[in-house]
Amino acid sequence: MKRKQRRLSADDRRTEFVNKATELFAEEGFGGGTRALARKLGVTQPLLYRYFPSKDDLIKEVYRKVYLGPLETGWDMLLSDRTRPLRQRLQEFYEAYTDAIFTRKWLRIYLYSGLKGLDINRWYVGMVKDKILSRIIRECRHEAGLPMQGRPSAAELELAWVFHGGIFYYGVRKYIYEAPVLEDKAQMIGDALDIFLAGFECLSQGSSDRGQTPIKAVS
Amino acid sequence: MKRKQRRLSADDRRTEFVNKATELFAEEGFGGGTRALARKLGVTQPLLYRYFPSKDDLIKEVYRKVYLGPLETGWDMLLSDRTRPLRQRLQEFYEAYTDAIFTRKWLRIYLYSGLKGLDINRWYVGMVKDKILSRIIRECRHEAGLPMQGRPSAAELELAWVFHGGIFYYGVRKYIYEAPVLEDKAQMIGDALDIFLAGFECLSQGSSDRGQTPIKAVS
DNA sequence: CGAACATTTTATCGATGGATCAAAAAGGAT
DNA sequence: ATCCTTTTTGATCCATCGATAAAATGTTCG
Repeated sequence: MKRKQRRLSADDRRTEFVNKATELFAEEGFGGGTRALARKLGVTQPLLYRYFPSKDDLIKEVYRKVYLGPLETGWDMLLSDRTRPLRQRLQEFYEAYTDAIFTRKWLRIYLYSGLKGLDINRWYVGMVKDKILSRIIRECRHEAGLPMQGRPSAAELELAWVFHGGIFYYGVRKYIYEAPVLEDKAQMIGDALDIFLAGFECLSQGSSDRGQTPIKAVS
Repeated sequence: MKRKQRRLSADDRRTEFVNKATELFAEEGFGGGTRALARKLGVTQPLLYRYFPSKDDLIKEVYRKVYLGPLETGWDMLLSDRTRPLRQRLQEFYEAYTDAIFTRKWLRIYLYSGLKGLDINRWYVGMVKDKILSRIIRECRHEAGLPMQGRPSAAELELAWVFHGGIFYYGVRKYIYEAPVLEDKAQMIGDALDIFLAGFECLSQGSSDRGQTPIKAVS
C-alpha cells in the first residue's frame, strides 16, 4: 500500500521540509534527527540532501522562517498612530503581536535558538528594542507631557523590557511550561497595561517615595 | 606527564561529576556527551558509570541540585514580615532571589529542563506561585486595605506573574541572550516595583478608565 | 613488604546520526 | 511505447555516543 502520488515540485518539497523541520525541532530541539524528519514527510532520509547541503542549512532556513513570521503582521504602525488613545494602541498591538508569537512552535524554536546564542536571536532582540520598546517609551513620555529627548534612557528602556518580558513570559508559561494561566489573554494584556500605564504616570509625576527622580537616567 | 594525584574519594568524585555535568549541560544542553564531561574532569568516560547507573540518573542529580539551590536561601520569611514596609520587603526579597537564580548556569539548566516538560519544572513553577506570588498578592491587598479573601483570584495571580516574569526575563536577557541590560540590577527591581505597586494601588482605588472592577476576579 | 580492596583505565560493543553515491523509479514530451 | 529529465530510494561509510567487562593502578592496613 504505497503512496501513489509521490513526486512533488522542487519548491513544494523544499517548503515541506522546512515546515516539518520546524515542527520537529520545536519539539525535540535541533538535535532532532534527519531520519525522524524524513519519516514525518513520508520520504527517505537522503532526500533531504537533495534540497539542503547539510542539516545546518536546513536549520538556518527554519530560523529565517520563524523569526521573520511575526514581522509580516504589520504591527509597527499601530504604535505611533497618535489619533488614537495610547492605551488602546498598546492593547491592540500586544494582542496582535502575541497572536503571532504565542504558539508552541514559535516559542520553542525561539528559546532553543536563544540558548544557542545565535546572531539572528540578537538581531531579533535588538529589533524588539528599537521598533517596539523605544516607541512605547516615546509614546508614554508624550502622553505624560514629558520633554522629548532623542533616545529613551537605559532605565526607561529597562522598564519597558520588564513590562514586555512579563507579557512574553505569559506565553512561556502557557506553551512551554504548560502551566495553567489566566485563559483570557486580552484581559491579561489589559491588566498588565493598566498597571504599567498607571505606574508610569504616577512615577512621572514625581510621587516616588525614594529620594530621586522616579525614572532615573543612567549617566 | 600524567597526573599523579588521581584517585578521589567516592563522595568527592560523585559531587565533582555532578558539578561539572551542571556546567556542561548548561552550555551544551542535555545532549552534551559523557566523553566531553569526562574530559572536563580529567578522567576517562567509563568512570562515570561507576557512580551513576546511566546518564539519565546523572541528569536527574543535576536537576535536584539546581532546582533546590534557590530554596536554601531562606527568602520565604522575608515576604510576610509585616513589621517592615512592603516595598522594602519586596525589594530585598527580589534582590536575594535573583542573586540566587541569575547565573548563566542556573538559568540555562532551568530553560533546558523547562523545554523538556519535566515534572520537576512544573513543581518549581507551582512553588513559585504558592510561596511567592500568592504571598505578594496577599500583602498587596493588605497594604491597599482590601478585604482578605482566602485565595488570590486568577486575575490577581496573573498580575503577579507578569511582574515576576518581567523580572525573570531580565536574567534571561542578560545571561541567555547576553543582551545589554541596565547594569544596576537593584535599580531595575526598584523601578519595576515602583511601577507595580503604584499601578496596583491606582487600580485598587478604582481609577481604571475601563468600566469594570480594576482587578476583575474570574468567575 | 605484600595482600586485600577500591578506583581508574583500556578495549570494545551496538545503536544512532549525518552524509554520499549510484541505481531505480516516476513524470513529461515526442 | 520510448527517451530524457528530475526526483527518490537503497546501500553504505564514518563519526559519535551510551554502556559493559576486564585489566591495571593506586590505596590501605596487617
